[in-house]
Amino acid sequence: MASPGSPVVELVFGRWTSHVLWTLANHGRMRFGELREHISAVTPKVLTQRLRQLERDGFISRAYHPEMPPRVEYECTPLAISLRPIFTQIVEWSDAHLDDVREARRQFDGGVAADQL
Amino acid sequence: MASPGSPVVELVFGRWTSHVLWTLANHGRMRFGELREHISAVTPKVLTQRLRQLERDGFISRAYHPEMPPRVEYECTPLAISLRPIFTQIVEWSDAHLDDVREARRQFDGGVAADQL
DNA sequence: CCGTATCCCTTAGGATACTG
DNA sequence: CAGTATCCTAAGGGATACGG
Repeated sequence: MASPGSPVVELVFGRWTSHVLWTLANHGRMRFGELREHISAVTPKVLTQRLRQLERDGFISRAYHPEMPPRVEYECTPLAISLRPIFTQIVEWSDAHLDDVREARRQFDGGVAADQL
Repeated sequence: MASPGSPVVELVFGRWTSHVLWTLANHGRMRFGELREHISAVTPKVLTQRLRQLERDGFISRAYHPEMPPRVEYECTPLAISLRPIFTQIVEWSDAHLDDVREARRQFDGGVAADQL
């Protein structure tokens, strides 16, 4: 039986990765600038890195339109779409159990200090 | 709707984390040394860090037996068990689509170079 | 046996500025 | 507009050795 320490975690749950995928999945085709706005606080360098990686791994497609000014659009491939059940389940788990984590921390920390998730 | 850029990713899919959780879920109660063996290549320092974090977040419990030599046992809490559907789905996705990723890379890289996942 | 204590070092990622 | 090019830092790990 494979382990969830499997490559998938690295492929999909690296920094920014799931965020990009989720955004693209919900908005459909998006331009570079749009992604930047939606994924607040990501710098263009890092966003580009993640986009290239996701493209290489087959999760997104990149369409370059040689106009002036240039226009580039990114879109989820079917492979990325196939991740949806996983994302959905993660969101459901969050809604159901995130408070439990907060409470566990409060207990562990001695009931006092902060609990920034 | 929450995003999978949500805290869950950090909680569960950090380095080693899912691996530890998965191992504990499958073997039940385990000692520190057993975990070290099963999670090959993790150093005691880092393993301890992850175990503490998981304990703080309520995913595992730690039982210290003051014997000689000392014995410590870790175990999944119900909260960790509740992650199972997610892990299961990840494993299923791996089996179904990991080859697609490999193929996508081959394409992207020009059909030649390696494809270490 | 189950960790801590140090030290070191890579490397991902941020800030900033610039170009086709 | 959509990225590159550079520089920089800080933080997470790894190796190693020791302690209760």
